[in-house]
Amino acid sequence: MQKDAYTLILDAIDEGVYRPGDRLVESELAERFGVSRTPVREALQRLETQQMLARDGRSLIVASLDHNQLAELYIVRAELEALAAQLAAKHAAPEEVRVLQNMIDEDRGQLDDPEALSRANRRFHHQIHLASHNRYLVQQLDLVHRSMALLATTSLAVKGRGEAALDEHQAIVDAIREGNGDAAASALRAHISRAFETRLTLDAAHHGTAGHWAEAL
Amino acid sequence: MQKDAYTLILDAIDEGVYRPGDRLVESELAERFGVSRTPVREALQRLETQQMLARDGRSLIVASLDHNQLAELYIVRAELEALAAQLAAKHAAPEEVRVLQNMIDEDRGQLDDPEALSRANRRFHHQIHLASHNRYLVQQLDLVHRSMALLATTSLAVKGRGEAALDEHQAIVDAIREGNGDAAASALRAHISRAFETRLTLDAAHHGTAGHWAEAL
DNA sequence: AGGCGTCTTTTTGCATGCAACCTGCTTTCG
DNA sequence: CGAAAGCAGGTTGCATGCAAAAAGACGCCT
Repeated sequence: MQKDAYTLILDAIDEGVYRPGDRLVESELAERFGVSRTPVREALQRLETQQMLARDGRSLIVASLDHNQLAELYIVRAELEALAAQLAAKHAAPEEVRVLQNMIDEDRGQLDDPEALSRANRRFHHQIHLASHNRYLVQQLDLVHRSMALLATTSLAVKGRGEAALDEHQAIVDAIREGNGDAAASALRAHISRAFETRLTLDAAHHGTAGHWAEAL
Repeated sequence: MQKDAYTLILDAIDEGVYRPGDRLVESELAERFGVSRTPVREALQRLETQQMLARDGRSLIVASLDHNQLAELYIVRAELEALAAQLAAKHAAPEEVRVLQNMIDEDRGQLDDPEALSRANRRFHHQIHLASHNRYLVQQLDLVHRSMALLATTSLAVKGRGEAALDEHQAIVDAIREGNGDAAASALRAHISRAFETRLTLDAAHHGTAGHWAEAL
């Protein structure tokens, strides 16, 4: 069985086929994926409820994040990720901690590949979410990370950021291993804060250069 | 224009027409609301992505919360509401604070009507969310409150809980008015904690008595 | 030449039909 | 008598057709 329309569209957005601000036409998507309009429609509506798509008049466009939305998103993300770390410190099984550690060790081998590093980073954070053993938290953080996927660039491409991020990941895992919830939470908070700072720097540098920003009209 | 299928189904669940565990059949809903299966289908899928509905094999049933899920939900809720209070203390306009105060004052007049009190309670919390001026937070808290709507009973029906809740609301608004974010956050955390405790007591009392619990199979 | 109105075209929203599938039951064979 | 296979009813998933609405293009009038 091949992937369903929902996943196909989501992947297309992830891969940058459709960029923030682009209009999504049902019949076009249907033809591209070789299905009828019905499953496409359903997928689009699901994505709309997850705020991946926004309405512009009657039609749907890929949502985009302006500066304010980005700031708001990072606030929520920091809080939820910190909570996840705190809970993980309490509830993670030793095996889960080892998996996290292995991820970090392996990631050190691909510091020169920002794309791979970005995927590895997502996996790492997702693993922490799971270690919280709280499915609502996992779900909410999933939503947050989805919205972040609307950002075209990864901040891990910035020189030196990869190494720093891995060190921060290590600090988080250490705190979780020791069962120190508060330390884990603040380590994660600091990590998100650095990531946010890096992104802001990145955006400031690209200003006027890149065209994919698709500001809100 | 009349309400769309999505709202109709959501209201039906809210009003208890469909209870946790009930199976939702497309054709049945379509007939009930006088529309075709297509909009019903779309609505169902949207509700599924919001975890209001769960899949049981091929068909959809109204989601239900077991004890663990309830506990997990309250943890996330406490954290997000506390964050909302903290942000509200920083960003709320004086007008917003006055609206909150008015709500409390008016609510004191309907302490004898648990139903009305419950609705008022939702409005109050929603107003705090809005006062945070963070739309992601508003969105996430919306989801949390939706899931809580799956609980049949309101804990505000417990004798004395209404008064206590209003006093707690007052403490929250006071902290927000003073711009004391930490106080607001911990006041809200305490409020949620009490609400959770009350609910647990309530559920313990009903155990074996009520049939609407629809435990996970 | 510019603005306004109308007509055409595109696109969405909904209804319905059809095929695949799952469920539960009956029937038949070991 | 039990188990397995097949049959029937019901339900979901997808495709397509049609109507209504919006967007765009064109021409007309000022």
